[in-house]
Amino acid sequence: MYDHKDIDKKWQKRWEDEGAFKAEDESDKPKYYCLIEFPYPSGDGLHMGHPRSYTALDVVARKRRMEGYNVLYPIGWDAFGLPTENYAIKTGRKPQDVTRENTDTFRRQLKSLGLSFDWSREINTTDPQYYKWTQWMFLEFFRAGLAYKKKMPINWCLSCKIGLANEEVVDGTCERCHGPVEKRDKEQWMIAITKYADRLLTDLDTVDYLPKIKKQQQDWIGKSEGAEVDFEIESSNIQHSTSNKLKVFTTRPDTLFGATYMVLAPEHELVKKITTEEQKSEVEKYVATARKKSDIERGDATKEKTGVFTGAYAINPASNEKIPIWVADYVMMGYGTGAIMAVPAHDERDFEFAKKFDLPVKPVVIKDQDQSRSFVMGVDESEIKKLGITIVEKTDDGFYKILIPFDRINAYKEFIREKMQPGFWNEFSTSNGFYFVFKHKDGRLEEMELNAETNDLIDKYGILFNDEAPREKPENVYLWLAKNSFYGEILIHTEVGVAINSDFLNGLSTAEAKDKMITWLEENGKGKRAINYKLRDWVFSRQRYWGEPIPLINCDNCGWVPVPVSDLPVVLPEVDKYEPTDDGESPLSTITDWVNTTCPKCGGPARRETDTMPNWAGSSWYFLRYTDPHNNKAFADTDKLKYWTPVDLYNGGMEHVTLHLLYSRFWHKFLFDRGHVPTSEPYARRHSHGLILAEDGRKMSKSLGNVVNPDEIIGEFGADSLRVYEMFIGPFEEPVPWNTNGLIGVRRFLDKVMKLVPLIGGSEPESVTRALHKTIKKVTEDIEGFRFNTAVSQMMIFVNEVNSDGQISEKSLMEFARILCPFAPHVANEMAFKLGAQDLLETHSWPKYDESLTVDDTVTIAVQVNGKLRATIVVPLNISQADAVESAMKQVNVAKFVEGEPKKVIYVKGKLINFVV
RNA sequence: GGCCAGAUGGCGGAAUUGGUAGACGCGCGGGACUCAAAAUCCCGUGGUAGCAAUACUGUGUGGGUUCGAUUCCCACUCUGGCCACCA
Repeated sequence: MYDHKDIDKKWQKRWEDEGAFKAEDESDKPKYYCLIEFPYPSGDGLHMGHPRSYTALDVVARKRRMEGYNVLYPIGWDAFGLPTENYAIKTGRKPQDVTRENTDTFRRQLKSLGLSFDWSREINTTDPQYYKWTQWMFLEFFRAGLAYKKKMPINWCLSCKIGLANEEVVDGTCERCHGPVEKRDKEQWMIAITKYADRLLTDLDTVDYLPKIKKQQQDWIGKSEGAEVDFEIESSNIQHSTSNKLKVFTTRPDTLFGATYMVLAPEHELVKKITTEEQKSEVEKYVATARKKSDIERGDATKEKTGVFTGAYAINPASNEKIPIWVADYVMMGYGTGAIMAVPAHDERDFEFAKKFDLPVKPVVIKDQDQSRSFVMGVDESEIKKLGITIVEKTDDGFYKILIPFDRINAYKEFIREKMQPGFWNEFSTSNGFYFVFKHKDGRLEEMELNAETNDLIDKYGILFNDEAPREKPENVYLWLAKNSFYGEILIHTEVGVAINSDFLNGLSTAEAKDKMITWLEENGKGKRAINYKLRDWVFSRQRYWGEPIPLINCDNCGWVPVPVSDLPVVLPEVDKYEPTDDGESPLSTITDWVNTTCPKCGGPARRETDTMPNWAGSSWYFLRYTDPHNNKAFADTDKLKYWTPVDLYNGGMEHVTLHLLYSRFWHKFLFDRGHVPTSEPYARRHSHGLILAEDGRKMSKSLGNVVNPDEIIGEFGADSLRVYEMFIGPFEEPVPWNTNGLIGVRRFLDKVMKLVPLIGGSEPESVTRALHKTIKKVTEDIEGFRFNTAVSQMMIFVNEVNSDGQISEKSLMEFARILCPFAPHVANEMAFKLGAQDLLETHSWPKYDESLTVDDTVTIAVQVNGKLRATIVVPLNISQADAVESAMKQVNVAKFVEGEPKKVIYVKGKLINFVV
């Protein structure tokens, strides 16, 4: 048992005294910038998730240093934010003081883990010397015209009387009081991130992110291509004029002839303008109700559609038909134009709505006539499954290929007969039979169309609808079934096909029809090609205290005027009460002597903006500040930025992959366009870690009482036990439950490591040498691949090997200490010290391995008979096939099963021999 | 509802250009040391049968391809995560 308390302290002191982890600004070495998402210093202190990410990158950083890189592995605090502010409201303490205490705790805890952060570069987003530059960057957005003010609906808690962030709305209620939340319009500062949507998407090709991370970014940006179409409006309430157009976005302009009504989102500005007198009260009632619904309620796609007719009509620009305009909350104001053309024949939501309100459904696309699956019948997936039929193929356009074992076809004949009844077919069907594919035993496929009248198939196979044996019995029967039906209601959810009922588009494929329609719209001035993104502009205002003040001044004469750079930072003034005011303004608005100021431009009386920034602001650029944290002339020196950026490796949680990562990339691209940073992407490589769950498999949380405290673990088992355990616990990207027993196992391993010291001698068995080289190789490769768990496992194997052999050379043990060092730096240094090392292990170089020593000179070969393992033989590495086979045949248990000459022998060098008999 | 990821002993997990399933760790059982316990060390440990050699069986379910499938293909079930009426 080593004394972790002494050892931890001893080496942490030496690292600090020797400045072992200081990154050099001027260096001939290649640079490596290694970054973890800086923590939010919450009052609860460090939780078990932090060390997982930090240790992993610490392992990489320490390895890189030993490999000769100049490594920057910095740390700081993302300290603005709601929890601290809420705590301040509750206790009446200053957020500044609370933050200082929390960061002190975090710093102490992180230091106790022996992480190789460069503490001299510590930053804090709430430091005025830091947020001075956040404010400066905001003004850059403002000057570039990307920051603008707009009325936005915000979440408003009726009982707390405050605006809530989306994250604070839980199940449609206020997170704090569980009271009702509604939408309220409020003027907000916005930043036009959508201007960068396309670049944020295409530049993903230039970075090395995990595929799932890229995917989430793409989905969040949500690009779709289509057309914007203008519809003329006719209403008894408004004058018909060219200015009264209803603009919609659609990805399917080819279905324009099928648009039989229009829908506006309840918040749409045209609702008031076009609603007729007769419909007015009903529409107003509906809009008011919709407003009270939370996003969650509205977003529930399973609930029944609701809506109200406005009394107004639009003219379908293609067909010139007069179609009704409705208001319904299934249309969202935030996407596209907040209005849609409804094509009920080809959109499920529109269809559902049309069914309920008895609106016309006009099919304009049918299946491609050239495909033999062109019949239409009413079968759906659940019906097929109920019969226990296997679906072997499902097409995008609603067809199922099913498999029926031939000898069971009678069981399904009733089903098939029913589906073949005349009367199913309709004018769009060109074929009134089924399309079978028979698969014969020899693999040959035979296709046949079964006609209800001719019953060719019955003729040919006899048994199909009676019980006689077939002349030639096929193995399986495949049958194409279509999900959609024309009987009852007309409905086709055909994704793509051929246009019908569409005048000049008739006969064109969907892709051709789209193009032709867009051209037609453009030629006739009725619309244009358009691209839409799900991504919305960034709501940048918070009516809160604990954030960076937005550095703008409102002057009656000059409008919004930036605070001059010389007056930055605009420091957060101290207030007595941190609650937002009754009207939802920031607490800052009550400090009149701060709010009232003079206009920097005209000198007249003016008022400061009292909104603050979201805490995504400070975290959007923090990695730039690390390159030059104490600069007071610029956010960072250009040369230093050139040397250090981009970040070579960035790790964080999946929960930040959409917002933070996207905001940060956008922010960086903007700075790049303004010439402030040398690269257009901030992070060259992005990885993510999985959560550490509680022992019960649930999330660790204070309210569940299942939190494990890192201080206690470090106190009892030492920093290295926690570090190695968190690396060993499971695959780095997966969530894994905490298990204190597992940690004890790791501690035993470290004790065993310390016990290797007395085993040193001048020589060692070859098995130890080979184990060492295998271990160096595996650990080297596993660190690069983020497979920390198997790297630790390999080191355990090595230690077990040395223990059982009882001897190791001093040189070998020293090499082992070096590869252990990134994982367990205290133990590794202590061991090296005991072996006589004067320097810190961190100054040593990363060991190399000899490839020839990573393989043994004998191999164990599996001997199988018909694929079943019957014996194993140990043979020299380079044994010939003939010798190996001969040796295998000699095995009693093999000979027993082979009996005579095998039909075939499969030999995989160094792996196995399989006798086929 | 969509997308993504996953399903392997009592538990965390290992192994995939298809080639000895269960590495490593935990737990458990047995033994040594001890007056005793803890710690430590040694042996065993997927299931069934057998004293054993060994046989059969086994990677969510059903099928397929293959000499051979945890790995590839098809269908399904379940779990986790993210998004959610995106026109």
